[in-house]
Amino acid sequence: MKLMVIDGNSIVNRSFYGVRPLTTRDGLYTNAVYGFVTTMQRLLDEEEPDALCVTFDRPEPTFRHKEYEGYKAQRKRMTEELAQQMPVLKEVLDAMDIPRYELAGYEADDLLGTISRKCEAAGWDCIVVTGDKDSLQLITEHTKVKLVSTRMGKTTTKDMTPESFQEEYGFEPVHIIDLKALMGDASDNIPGVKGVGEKTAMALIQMYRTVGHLYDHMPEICMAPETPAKPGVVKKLADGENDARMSGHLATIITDAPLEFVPEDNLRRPVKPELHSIFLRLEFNKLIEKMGLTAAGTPAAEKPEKRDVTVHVEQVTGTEQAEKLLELWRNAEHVALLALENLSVVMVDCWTGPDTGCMAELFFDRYTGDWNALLSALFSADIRKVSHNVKDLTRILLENNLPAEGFIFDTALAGYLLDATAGHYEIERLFAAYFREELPKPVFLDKTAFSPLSDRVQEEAAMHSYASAIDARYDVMLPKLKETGVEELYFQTELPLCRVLAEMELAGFRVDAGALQSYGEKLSAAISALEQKIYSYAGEFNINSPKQLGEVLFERLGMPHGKRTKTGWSTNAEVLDKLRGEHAIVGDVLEYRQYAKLKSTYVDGLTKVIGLDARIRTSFQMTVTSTGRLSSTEPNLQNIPTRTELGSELRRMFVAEPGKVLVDADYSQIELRLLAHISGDQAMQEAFLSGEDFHTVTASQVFGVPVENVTGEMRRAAKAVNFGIVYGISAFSLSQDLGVTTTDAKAYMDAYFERFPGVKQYMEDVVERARKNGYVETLFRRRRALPEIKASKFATRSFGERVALNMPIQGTAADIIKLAMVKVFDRLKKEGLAAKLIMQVHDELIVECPEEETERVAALLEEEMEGVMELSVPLVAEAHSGTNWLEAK
DNA sequence: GTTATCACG
DNA sequence: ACGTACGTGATAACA
Repeated sequence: MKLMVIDGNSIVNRSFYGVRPLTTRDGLYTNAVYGFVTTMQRLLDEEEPDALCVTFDRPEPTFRHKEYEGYKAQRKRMTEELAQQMPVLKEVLDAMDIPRYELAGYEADDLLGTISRKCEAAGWDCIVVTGDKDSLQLITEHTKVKLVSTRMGKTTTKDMTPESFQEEYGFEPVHIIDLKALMGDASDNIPGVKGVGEKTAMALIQMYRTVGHLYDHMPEICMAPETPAKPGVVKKLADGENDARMSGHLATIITDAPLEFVPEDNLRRPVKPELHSIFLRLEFNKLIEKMGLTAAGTPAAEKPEKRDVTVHVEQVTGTEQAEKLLELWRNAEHVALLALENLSVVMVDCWTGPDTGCMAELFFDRYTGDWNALLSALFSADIRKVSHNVKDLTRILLENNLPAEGFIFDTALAGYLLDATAGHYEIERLFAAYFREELPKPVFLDKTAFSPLSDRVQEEAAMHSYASAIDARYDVMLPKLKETGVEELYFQTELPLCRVLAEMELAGFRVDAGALQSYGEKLSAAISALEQKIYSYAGEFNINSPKQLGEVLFERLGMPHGKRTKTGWSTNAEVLDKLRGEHAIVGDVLEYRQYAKLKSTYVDGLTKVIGLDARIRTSFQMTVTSTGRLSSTEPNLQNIPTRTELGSELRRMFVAEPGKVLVDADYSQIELRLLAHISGDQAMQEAFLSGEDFHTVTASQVFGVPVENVTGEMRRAAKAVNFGIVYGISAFSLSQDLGVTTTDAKAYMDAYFERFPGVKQYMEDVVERARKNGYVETLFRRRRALPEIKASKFATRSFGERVALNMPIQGTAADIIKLAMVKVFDRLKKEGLAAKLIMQVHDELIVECPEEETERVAALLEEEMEGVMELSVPLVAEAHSGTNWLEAK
């Protein structure tokens, strides 16, 4: 067994002076901590010790001060920039679960000495990491010293063993003490013998070994023919005998400090989840990535067992070879697969025995047979494939008229289900996160052999091959999905959804480009007119610049400013709306803003991405949101305007193909229905069962009036509270939303909770549970880690509480519609309909179908959407049809 | 690359 | 007293 002990003070000092100054945005110095951590990581990679600990000086004067006044007394005090990093470093080490040792009256190197001896006594090897040459005296057969030096951000290390020491110094390590006794050490305030420097001291020690021996034999020494002690030196030695003996004492590292130390206590352990938030605070983003840290905590280190694996690598060039491989793959339990460069490179790896694997590299331009036939066979259902980002691969396959069957696992998707807040799920990162080590760069790929390919491709291919050959991610993630309870969600919903989404993306949404263009022209005209009008009030400026607009409104025109932003006065719609009465310019700016938004984001943005077939194809992101929802990008088709009449005109441009119609089905109040179900609140469930408008019923309950006497104002208030509850309400925000005082808002909430006590109870319970578990989950057990809920900062903790309230509801709704999509997709196929699912907007699905299928599709949509699960209130979906999106909604 | 704004559920 | 809904993505300005 091997233990590494780090001289904390020495390494942190070297890091501080060796790494360029780094600070966080709010001015906290971090370079020493950063340097320390990166150095430590490097050493760990290099040495792979079984155990690790760090020692620190205690600032108290040591007993040795008394013996030698001034010893280290004038050692430079730590500068403030370094001193402020010490507590941070200790916090980091604690979060990494690395023991640290300090002992009043002892310095770091005394602890190094003690620890190294205790290791030896326990039969362990010890590696001492320091930048301080004093520690070289600790070298033995079982203790080596790693000397670290950092220059210009580059860290170099030198291993010192008895052999290498002997070679460099010409005497045994223990005599470092004697060397220092003679030559002294300015940085440690060891005086040594005046007038004796490094050269002389080295020569003397090489010859006489110890100070004691030197002085015992002074007369002979002086006479010896080869002596380095020239007459002058003899005098100096004689004068300095006391100094020398004292210095020797000072230079001797204590090896029996009263430290309780058992090597086993320092065995390496997984880092704690806190490390992620600490690194975030320190802005160590690269390290977070490298170490695979996530908010949910780094999964327990599961180093794949190191075993000898024989991997057979082959490039597939001919049909005979391909046939053999296909047979191999069909018989394998599964293969791991990565496709690159638009299917021109495919890596397929599988096990052929317990310790043997086969990695096949398929290159389009190296295959002499029918490439498409090969891919068709590979992507058939009879070869079970584990891959990464199955949805994207499926889309590419379908685009090329190839089958896309037999995907049994998607590592990116699994990563997302295991931690939806991680943000990224690249192969490298997952590898780091699940094995806490970097993906090794494989050596078997000859770069020149793949010259037509980019470096990135080679790298990815190589990495994938390596990762999949050890078959690591699948093996580790599958049991974790089971542990987390999301196995069913994963296999019944998420994985099948890949195919559904791929086909939706591929289908696209037809757009009436002509109508869009003339709509854009109208907007342009309106924009120019408003621009002129605005300039006539205030002169020319860039209306799109919040900064310039703020200057115009609040300085030049002297209007009262509302809220501030980080950079100036806010000019958002909420603020401007209140200023409408102040000046005619305000209304014009608001109108300008609205038009400009529609023009730039929608008309121009969408026009750019209309395909040759008049269709727009979005990408659905499956691994982005923290709640389980999908998102839509390039373009985002989930935020096409609807709330204003002018904006909703855009939906008229989203059309069905000639002869076809759009059937649009959406869930009615799905989130509030889920709230009623999950909270179990009787009154709220009855409100839904009554069949009346839900907001009106709640208003009637809260205000204590019959349904028919509910005013518009009352309904509006009740609606705001209803939504507020789902979002994790606060009286302040509700008051903002409703434009009433916080007192009134509070009164609404109290009345609400009195009428719906189950909701109140739920809100308390879910937060409590989140605190206890550190996560929240949906009805389908989709999980979101919630470290924020334990934060000491009020704002962070409050956020955590709101998320705890919202995620189970928003997330369950997401689970439900995803499952509905899979069912709708299967039904449409099974019933042989030409209808195609083309869009999802969180609680809404859009199908495009031939006119004659309209009724069947509408019924099918409602049936499947409502039938996803049974709630204690009806789950209602309503379908409408039309030739464009506006009409169908 | 970050910030402010605004579009959606 | 704290600072204020939850979840997204695109654009333009500005550093």
